[in-house]
Amino acid sequence: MNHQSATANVSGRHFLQERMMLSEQEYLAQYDASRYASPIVTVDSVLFSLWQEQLCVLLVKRANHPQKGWWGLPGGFVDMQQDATTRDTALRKLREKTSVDPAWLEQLATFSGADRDPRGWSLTTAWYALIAAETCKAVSDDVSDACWQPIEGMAQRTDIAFDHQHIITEALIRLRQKTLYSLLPVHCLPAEFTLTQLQQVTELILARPVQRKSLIRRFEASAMFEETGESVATGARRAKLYRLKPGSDMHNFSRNLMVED
Amino acid sequence: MNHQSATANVSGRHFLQERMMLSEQEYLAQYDASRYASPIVTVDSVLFSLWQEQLCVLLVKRANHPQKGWWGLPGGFVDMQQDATTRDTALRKLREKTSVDPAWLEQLATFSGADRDPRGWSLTTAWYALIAAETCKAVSDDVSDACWQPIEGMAQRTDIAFDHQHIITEALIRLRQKTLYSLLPVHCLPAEFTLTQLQQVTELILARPVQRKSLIRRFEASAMFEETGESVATGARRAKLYRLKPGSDMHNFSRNLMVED
DNA sequence: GAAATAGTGTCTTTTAGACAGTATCGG
DNA sequence: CCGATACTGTCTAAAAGACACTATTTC
Repeated sequence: MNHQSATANVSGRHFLQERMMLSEQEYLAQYDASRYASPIVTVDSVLFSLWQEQLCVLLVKRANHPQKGWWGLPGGFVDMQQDATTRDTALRKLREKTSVDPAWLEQLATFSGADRDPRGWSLTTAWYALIAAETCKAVSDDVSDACWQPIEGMAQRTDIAFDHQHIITEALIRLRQKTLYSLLPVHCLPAEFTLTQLQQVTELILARPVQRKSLIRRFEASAMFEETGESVATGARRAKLYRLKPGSDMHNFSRNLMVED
Repeated sequence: MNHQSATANVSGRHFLQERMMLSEQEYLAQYDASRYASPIVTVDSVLFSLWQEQLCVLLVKRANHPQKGWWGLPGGFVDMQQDATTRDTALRKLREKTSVDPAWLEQLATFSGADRDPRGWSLTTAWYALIAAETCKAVSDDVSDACWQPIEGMAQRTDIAFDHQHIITEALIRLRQKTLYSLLPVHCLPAEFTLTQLQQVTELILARPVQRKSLIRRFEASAMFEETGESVATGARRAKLYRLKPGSDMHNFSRNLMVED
């Protein structure tokens, strides 16, 4: 085997490599994602708030097909130009409806399947969020396509699009679970709030009374809040106002409030 | 206005409806999902088990681009023909590697973004699973592309594809959290197991000792298990064997084992 | 001062932590 | 009988439940 044939051999191998063993860069240069069939990808959010003394979610009357005219969760397609992640998609869609960012936004789960959307095999990454209803004027004031609808009776409704009823149920389960071991419900309240308000949201979320004393003990132990110095008169003795300490994370307790039924 | 013109009017309106106000059926008939650009959709699983006295995850040497030769999670594209949901995709991909279904499989979260896969804007629904390593022969016996790799040191590795290191970290956080308030670790054990084995998995997952007495109290309180009647000799006094009671769900305790650091 | 709402004190209950004590086995 | 592993008893500790009590405000 002379030098010439060895070189030929090497370049022959190199040629093979180009055909059968592409480099990473070559592979990526020729890759075209649009050649492959792929599910319909959307993002939906379950936005909770307190509205008219009730725990509500924000629903939107669907302006377009499919399921035009039905009530659905605020959401839509990922915009690969605008959105860095599906979290951005969720925030963008919520901002369109409320004109502000929610105080809390966390991923719930991804729901998928061939039957959940009549357009075909689809997948939605669902988020759940909390906001103080009074901070988003757009929703509460306008005669709009988006409005707060009570959680109570939600499971019996027949005018909810896709599997959004199921997603709302799962979001409520998650919100209730978190309420048992954190003070998450504060994010349904305005920036300054009283302990009584916190107790009320907590009771509305859990749909049962909670011991005020237990709540106060947790409130103090969390070290998440500070007095504003102000107080409000809600009938009799004035109630102290509290706010979130800047930069404090949600505290998780190591045991649940009340044992589940 | 005679009968003739009224009819013309109606069919004129109907024509308008076809152009501007499609019915749901008409809309669906003309809908073509493939016209819209959409993210790359995959499913990945973090399969945990006990192997050689260590908590391990199943990693697969990537046979194809991108990131060929790197270690990644078992997973892949959704097959819209075969898979009813992404759960089926996860199970199918795990079965290919282990030839059995995991004892536990639960959705972790969905990770998305423009940068996590070099092919473009992508989204993966990640699951985490538990299995007894001894039940899946294919993995442990063969010189295969899939093998158990210890969790310890995983965060320092530089040979893990995509954001799979991050996904593994999140899965471990979730597994540890669940271990604090349930007996989930039993699903890393064979169908019949001793309390000492359960204690060992629990300690490996949490990376710290647990009070055997606390574990036994929970074991009994859960009512999830029954004695097999058999026992095994592991050196000295024989240890009783237990199995999951058929049809029993995972019990969640209302407080955590040990307070987090 | 009565009524109402806000907030505190304190005893009980539940369940984990700690660890000493007993049981069963092989040698 | 010794050592080792499996299992139990029981006291302590932490935090929630229950509820009576005090404080502040309006009328």
